[in-house]
Amino acid sequence: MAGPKRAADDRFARFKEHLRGQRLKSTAQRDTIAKVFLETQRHISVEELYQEVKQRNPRIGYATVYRTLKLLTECGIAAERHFRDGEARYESAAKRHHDHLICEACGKIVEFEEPRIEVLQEGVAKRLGFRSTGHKMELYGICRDCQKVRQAAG
Amino acid sequence: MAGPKRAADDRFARFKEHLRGQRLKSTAQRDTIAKVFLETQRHISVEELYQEVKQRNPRIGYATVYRTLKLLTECGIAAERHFRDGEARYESAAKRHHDHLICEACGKIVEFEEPRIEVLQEGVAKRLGFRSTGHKMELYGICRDCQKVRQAAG
DNA sequence: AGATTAGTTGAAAATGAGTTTCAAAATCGG
DNA sequence: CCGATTTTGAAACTCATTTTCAACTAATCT
Repeated sequence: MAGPKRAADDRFARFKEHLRGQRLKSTAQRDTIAKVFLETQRHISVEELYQEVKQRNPRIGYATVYRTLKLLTECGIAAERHFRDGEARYESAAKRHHDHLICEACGKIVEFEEPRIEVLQEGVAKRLGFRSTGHKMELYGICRDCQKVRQAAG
Repeated sequence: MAGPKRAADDRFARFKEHLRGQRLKSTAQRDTIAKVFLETQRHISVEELYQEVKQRNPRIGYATVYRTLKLLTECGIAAERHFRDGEARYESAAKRHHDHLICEACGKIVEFEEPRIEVLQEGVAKRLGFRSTGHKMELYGICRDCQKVRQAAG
């Protein structure tokens, strides 16, 4: 198996190349932040990433985490998302296009693909005279686990 | 014809009832803000509403506009929307369910309904074990007018 | 109508996510 | 190792929105 570890290594190398290509410097802080980001599978918030990064190097500041996430986004490794809670979350950009389904009770984020929706979205844009450039779609609901909890509590 | 004026009157009355029902007070400020909001058809931002309100009563403060929009939202007359530009916009909640298509060049906001998308969204939620509670969908693109401008400029 | 009570107002301060500033520190090409 | 250039962390700053608070006003009571 290729494994997620290998994939993370590849992307880390891509990050380093991006830095070199832009004549930016490789620093211990950037390396740490990028590695921690690449190890997580979650839709991680800046605060969460900052907390994890601090465990490896408590001297890294909040601003550096923001700056490095921006770099990771620029070179196509991270993708910024904005859900309802107001703070940006970052996910791996190495995935195929997908949208999100979010549990309003526990915050769980599930990814899904539904090409039939995409087709209809394109149709709507075209009908209204728009050249489509993208979309944002989030479904909200209560996940199976939280439905159970509610029943148990009720 | 019933006309949009009559509809606005009805909703204004509903607002006043809501205030009475909650033992809140009717004030000249609230009346002005509600009326200005009800007269506009746009997806209006707080800043825009504040500017229009100021023309009728320059002593009304920003905070009161925010507070009154919250009241209008609570009683189901206004609906809060968050598009990409970062500031909240409010639209009339009296409309049927719809989603938005937004021009990335000029900011124009077009409403649309596409029940076939809604059906597919419900299907996605159900398949993944969620009880659906809502969704957020925005399509982004370049509108016909802005496509022309680009051609002319290019 | 006047007094009382409780909600409301506007200005300014506070908040919270995110960005910028700046002096000190670190990187990297030579 | 030098030195030009970039980066860092802390603190200051944005920007949208919310909260605070003393003065004010609407609704209620007499």
